[in-house]
Amino acid sequence: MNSVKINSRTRKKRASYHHGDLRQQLLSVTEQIILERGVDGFTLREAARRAGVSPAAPAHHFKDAKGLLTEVAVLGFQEFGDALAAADKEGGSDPAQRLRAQGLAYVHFAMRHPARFQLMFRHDRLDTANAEFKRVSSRAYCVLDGAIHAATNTPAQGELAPESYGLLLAVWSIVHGFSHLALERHFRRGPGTEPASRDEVLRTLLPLMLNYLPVKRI
Amino acid sequence: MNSVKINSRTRKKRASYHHGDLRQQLLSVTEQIILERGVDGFTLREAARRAGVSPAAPAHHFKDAKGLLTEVAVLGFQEFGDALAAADKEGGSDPAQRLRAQGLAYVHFAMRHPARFQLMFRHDRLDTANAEFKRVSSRAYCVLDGAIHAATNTPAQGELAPESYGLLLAVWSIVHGFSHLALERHFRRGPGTEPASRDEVLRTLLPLMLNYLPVKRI
DNA sequence: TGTACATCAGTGAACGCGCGTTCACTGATGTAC
DNA sequence: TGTACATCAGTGAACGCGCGTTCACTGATGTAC
Repeated sequence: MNSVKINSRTRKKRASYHHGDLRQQLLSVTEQIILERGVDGFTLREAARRAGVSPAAPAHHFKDAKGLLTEVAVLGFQEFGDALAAADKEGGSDPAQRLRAQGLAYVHFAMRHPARFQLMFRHDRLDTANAEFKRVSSRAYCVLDGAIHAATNTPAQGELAPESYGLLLAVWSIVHGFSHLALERHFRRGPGTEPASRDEVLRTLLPLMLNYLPVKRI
Repeated sequence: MNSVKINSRTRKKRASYHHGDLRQQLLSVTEQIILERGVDGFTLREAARRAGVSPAAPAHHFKDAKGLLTEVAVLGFQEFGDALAAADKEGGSDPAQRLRAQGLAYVHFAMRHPARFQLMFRHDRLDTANAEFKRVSSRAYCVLDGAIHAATNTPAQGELAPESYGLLLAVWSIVHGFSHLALERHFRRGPGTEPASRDEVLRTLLPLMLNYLPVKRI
C-alpha cells in the first residue's frame, strides 16, 4: 500500500531538471527498502529508482552505497541517543528507574524504527571510521554507561569495576537481544502460531521481560 | 592458513570422476565461507569452487542454495540442542543451576560455531518449512522451556504463566543478545580499543555478565 | 538590470562482474541375470 | 564370472539478471561585475 503511494509520488515527473530534495529523499527511501527487504536487500540502484533519478545521481550526494547507509545510521544513532537520554532523565534520581526507562526506550526505538535499528549495528555495511558515526554511536553508549555508573555508585569519571561492567553487559545484552529476536520474528506464543507483531511485543511481551531487567545495586 | 590448507586439499585433482564426499564437503566449506564473509557473503558458486566441482554439481545433493544452508542450520541446531540438554543435565536438580549452565552453553556454542549460530537465526535465508528444521529448532527451544518450567514450579506439561514466560524471554534475550553483540564485535573495553576476542569474551566478559542472569524463582 | 561564466546536480548509455540455474552431455558405479 | 543396462554424480557452456561505478554530457542555478 505504502510503497505504491511512495512510488507514484516519487516517480512523477519533476517540474525541474533538478530534484530539489534528492539527498533527503534518498535517506528516506533507503529506510523503506531496508524495511521491506532487510539490510542486505538494499541496493543503490533501487534507491535511485524509488527516488525517480538515474543510477548515477546518488553519487552527487553520497560517495557510494556505504556512504548513504552510514548517513542513515548516523541519523538513527542521533535519534536513538536522544531517546535514551530523555528516558534516562525521566527516570529521575533512582538509578534502577533510569535503567528501566532506558531499557524501555531501547526496545521502543527498535520496534518503531526497525530499519534504522538493524542497520545501526551492521558494521559490515557501514563506514565505522566516519567521524560523525563514531561520535553519535559512542554518545548513545555513554548514556547507558552513565546510568550504570549511578546504579553501581561509581564516580562519574571513574572506570567501572568488573562487576559493574558485567551489569552493563547484562542490561545491554537483554534489551538488545530482545529487540533482535523480536524483529527477526522469533517470539511466538505457541508452536505453529504466528510470530508476535510489533504491537504485541511492545504491549505484552516487553513488560513481562522488563520485570527481569537486572537493575539492582551490587 | 586454514583456508589455504582446505583449498589445496579440495582443489587437487580427484582420482575418480566422482567426488565421493561432495555432500559432506559442501556442508563444511559453507561454514568456512560464512565464517569468512558472513551469511550474506555466501554464494553457491563459491561453495562449489572450494569443493573443486562445477557450479552445477551442488544441485545433485541440495535442491538449491537455500537447501544447502538449511541443511547446515539443521546440523547446527542438532548440536546446539544437544549442548543445551547436556548443560541442563549437568545443572542437576537446582533450576537456577540448570538455567545458568544452559546460558553458559548457549554463549559457548555461539562463540565456537559462529557461522552456524548466525545462520541458524537467519530465517530469511533458510527454508523454515523444512520438517527437520522445525523439529531440531523447536527441540532446542524446548530444552530452555523445560528449565523455565522447573524454575517457576510449572507442571511439566502446563502452560507457562505470563510472569514465567517473561522469565523465559529475559533469559533467552540476555544470552542471545550477548552472543550476538559479541560476534558482531560490539564489546570493547574502552573507546578506541580493539573489540574483545572470542576468547576474551568467554573467559572474561561472559562470567561477569552471567552474574546478572535472572534465574531466581518467582 | 544584464550578462558571462563557473559550478552544481542531473542524464543515460556503457563497462565488467558474479550470481543462480538450466541444459544436453558423459564417465563411473551398481545390479539383474 | 561376464555382460547389458539403468542410475547416479559429475561436466562445462550458456542463459538472463541486476549490480556498482564510470563517463562524457547537459540543463539549471548562482555569482561577479
